[in-house]
Amino acid sequence: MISQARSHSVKRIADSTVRRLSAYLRFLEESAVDGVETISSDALARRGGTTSAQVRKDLSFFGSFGKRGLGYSVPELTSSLRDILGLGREWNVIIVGAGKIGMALGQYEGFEQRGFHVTAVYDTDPGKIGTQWGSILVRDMSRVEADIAEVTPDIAVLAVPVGEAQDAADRLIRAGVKAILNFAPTQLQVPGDVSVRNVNMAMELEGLSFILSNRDR
Amino acid sequence: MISQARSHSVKRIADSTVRRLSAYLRFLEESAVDGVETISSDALARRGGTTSAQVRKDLSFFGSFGKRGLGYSVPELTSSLRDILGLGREWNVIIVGAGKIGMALGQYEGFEQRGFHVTAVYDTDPGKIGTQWGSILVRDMSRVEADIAEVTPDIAVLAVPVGEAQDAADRLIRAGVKAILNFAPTQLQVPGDVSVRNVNMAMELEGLSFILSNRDR
DNA sequence: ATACACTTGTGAATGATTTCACAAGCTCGG
DNA sequence: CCGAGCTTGTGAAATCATTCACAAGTGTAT
Repeated sequence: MISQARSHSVKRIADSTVRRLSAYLRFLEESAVDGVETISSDALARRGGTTSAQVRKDLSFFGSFGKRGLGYSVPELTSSLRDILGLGREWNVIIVGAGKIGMALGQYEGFEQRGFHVTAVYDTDPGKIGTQWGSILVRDMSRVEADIAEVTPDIAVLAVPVGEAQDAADRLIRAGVKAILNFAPTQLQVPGDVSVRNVNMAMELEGLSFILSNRDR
Repeated sequence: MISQARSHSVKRIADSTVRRLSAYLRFLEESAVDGVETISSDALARRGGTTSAQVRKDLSFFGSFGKRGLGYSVPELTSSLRDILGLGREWNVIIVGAGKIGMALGQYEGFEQRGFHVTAVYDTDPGKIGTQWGSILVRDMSRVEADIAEVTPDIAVLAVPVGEAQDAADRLIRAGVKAILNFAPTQLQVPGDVSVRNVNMAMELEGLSFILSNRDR
């Protein structure tokens, strides 16, 4: 048994580490398709844009998964990483906001593939409620509390206009949601036991704008 | 004159700093709408989920913008931040990939509002080429090099399927693109003079999954 | 059975970022 | 004009993250 994920003590794991673990997992999955059986920290690093020491350090927080002289078994490390990232189960996800982004997300296959099951999409617009997009039915936002009381979703994806984002978040949190993926370009105010991740395209573009503006000084 | 953006020496500015500057700018714009004239680092911090010392340190890399005892002038700091972030001009953006995400992005008003002008959308699918979505016409990807030779876009947004992302990036880079906003869930391999920002929804969900799985140990 | 080439796991060192803490500057009221 | 009350700007300290460097395993070839 090489795998021993989570037997380690609980130092707080940095966000950057978790992101890299995701990246390693993706690359491992690609490698498995190509029939690779074993992979070194160096190969993993090159592909992920980091260093081999970083890869080994990241993994060392959770256990020891490799064989000296040889590297890591692709299927074993894949399985360990899934386990570490909590992907060993299905997560229920609701999407709030059936605009362009909400609907694009609802139909994105990548979610289901990784165990994120979209159980419902909500909107307040009567013109949208009841419409079907692929396999997804848009439900009335006024029902969201009642629905959540029955089956609490693990994660809520917020894809509403910026002006409605805080209100929507407050409702979801009051109803018991503990994790939000926020697409609205605003910093949500949430209690400490609620986790938020932001996806903010304007901010990313501004980051590029900054880099381009400051390239050469 | 309080504003003195960019007169400072050029320590490398951390990515995290730039993201926070974006957040401050957004909040300043909201405050201006509410008629606020002056704001303290503490108010800025509370709203942005950071500390007042962090706000002041972030700004101090670029100059000194406040008045002791009073805080920052909202319009002056807004203008300074715009300047720092390189938002004093229009940036030309092309979108590559006219799938759901590409089209949602193309129609997102937030881009134009902040000076990111979408000049073209490209796809390889003959069924999509020539179609019009709002004001945006989908063009033939095979023309992209010729178009770029005429007017180099400042930023390319990559919204193609993961299997095509690296090839598309290579083409764009060969044609002279120096900044890419990548929505494909893959780590692009690019030369050192090309800047890439990644937006990866699966990775964000996995980050939440990790947090939810490790909450209580 | 041994030597060799390779790769991990991890303390220690370095580097980067955040927080602390406080002098200095500004405004306002009297 | 002076003192009280705020708030900035910034070195120094503390914390956090990455890189270095190497002992300790592992597989392979002879």
